[in-house]
Amino acid sequence: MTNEEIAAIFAEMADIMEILGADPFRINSYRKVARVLAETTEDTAALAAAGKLQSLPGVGKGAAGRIEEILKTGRLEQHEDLRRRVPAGLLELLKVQGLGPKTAAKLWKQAGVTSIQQLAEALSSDRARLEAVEGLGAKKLDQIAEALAFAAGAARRIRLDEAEAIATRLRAAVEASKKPKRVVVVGSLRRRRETIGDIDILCQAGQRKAGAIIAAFTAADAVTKVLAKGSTKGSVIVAGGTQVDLRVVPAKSFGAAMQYFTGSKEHNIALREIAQRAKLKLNEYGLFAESGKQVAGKDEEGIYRALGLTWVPPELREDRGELAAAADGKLPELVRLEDIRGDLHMHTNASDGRSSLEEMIEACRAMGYQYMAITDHSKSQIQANGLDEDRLAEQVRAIRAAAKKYKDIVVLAGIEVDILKDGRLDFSDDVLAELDFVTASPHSALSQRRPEATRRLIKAAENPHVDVIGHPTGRLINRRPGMEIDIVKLAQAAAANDTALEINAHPWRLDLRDVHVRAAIEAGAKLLICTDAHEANPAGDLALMRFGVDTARRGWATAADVINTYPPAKLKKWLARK
DNA sequence: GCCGTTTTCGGCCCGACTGTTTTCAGTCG
Repeated sequence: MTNEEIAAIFAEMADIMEILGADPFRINSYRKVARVLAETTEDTAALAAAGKLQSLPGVGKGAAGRIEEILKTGRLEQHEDLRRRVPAGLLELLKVQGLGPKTAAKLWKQAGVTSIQQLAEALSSDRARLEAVEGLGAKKLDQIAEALAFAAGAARRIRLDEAEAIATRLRAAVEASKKPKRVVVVGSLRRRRETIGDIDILCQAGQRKAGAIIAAFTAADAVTKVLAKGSTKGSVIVAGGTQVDLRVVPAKSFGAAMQYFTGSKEHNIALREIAQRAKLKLNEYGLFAESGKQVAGKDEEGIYRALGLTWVPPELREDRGELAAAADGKLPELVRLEDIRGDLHMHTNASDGRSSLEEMIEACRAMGYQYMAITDHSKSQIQANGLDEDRLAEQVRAIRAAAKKYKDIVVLAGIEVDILKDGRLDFSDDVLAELDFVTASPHSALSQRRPEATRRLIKAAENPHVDVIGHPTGRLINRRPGMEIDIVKLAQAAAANDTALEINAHPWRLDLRDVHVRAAIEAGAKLLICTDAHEANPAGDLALMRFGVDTARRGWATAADVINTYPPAKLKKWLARK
């Protein structure tokens, strides 16, 4: 039973209890357990065995007992009881926008609707039955019908890079309109989450200009549908179905609005609880004393400061312990893009890259890097034109010859060697020993289960020639889940063998992901952030480095945790460690 | 059901929007 599966049980119990009208605070505590379990990288079974389940935030005696029952028997009596009390299809109704647990319960009890399909049928052929339900009128039913139609073609969460591209265009439209004082992207995009649901933009301007700014926003090229166009808020849908909201706020509230709209919701709730304990009230307009006097709100720093906290970088605002750390002044100094001194994962046209060796070197010099590694694919990667031993030897000679020409950049001869299904590598140790740098990555058999997958990667990490495990899970965001791994065990093995773990910066991958990064650091492992570039374009693949840094920051990584922030001499020493 | 810089009992974030309601309930973020 995985943490996610256990989390899903708690989340479903919360949904059912909500329909049944249970105590909202109790429901909330189940939701919190679900969230904490879904996010933790700890091995729940190990925690249970050690009697330490209650060390997880939000997990008390009751939840611990439930988790133990699930681990022991694979099921939870209370969960099954709850499921028997509501029709199975009813839970699906909760996914419809604008339709919540109260309405779902009334649809069931007063109109006999127990599934999305029945709801759709009644909407088209028997609206009178639905209008008889208390609290449902014609307008509300229209709204639900529209939500049902929209859900069919709804946009999933989009990747960070896709969201960034949309935000850049709309932001430009806002900036070009009435020259507002400030325009910032907020929401999960500012927190640099790996996927984005909708995009939020915040703009500072006076009442007088707000209307024109919002008009320019809703008239932007990318817009396909305008949802709202008021005096302080505009809301649109762009091609692809993603929603973008713009809010215009005055200077005195700008910091409070930034804080509020950056989220996460969980972070904001925890922050407002801190405010409440200090007899203050925090909302999107500012931080206020009981008298109503504004204490802070012009800028974010002021709000955190007034609450006795250091400013929290947006990437950390997920209610994962950042507020306790901010109260103690113990937030990490996060790694920055400027700290990165080289890229150690890239391909050339010798395998599946699009540029030559020389072009890649020139591009890395243009990036200002002090070192780089060429890491083409190994022979198993037939579809990627992977190198066999002879072609590799030839490439190593070419890299060594090219490297001599440059005094300003160190060019390492490397490989991205396949980690085979059983953890063996695609080249012998003798071949790997000839190279300056070895990334070992899984590319196939990515549906392995957690124990085998973890053993496989650990075996590769134990190989004395391997410097880093590349994109350890092999996931592709929105396309394939990749392998589920025990990150703590892998990171411990990596630390013990002086092998680093990669944060693959490609926005399709971001692998390791944020919670993995944090667990890896806590287990003592070192990281490398690399782009996996396939072209020699400083504004293209090589510039994807920023997404990897974002993910590292979300995992609480400092520059000291990341090998490719090292100066060249220190990197050289690291390469010679084994 | 959880939790503790007022607390082991009595709290538990805050506001906007919408529709239905004639003063508020439900949903959302």
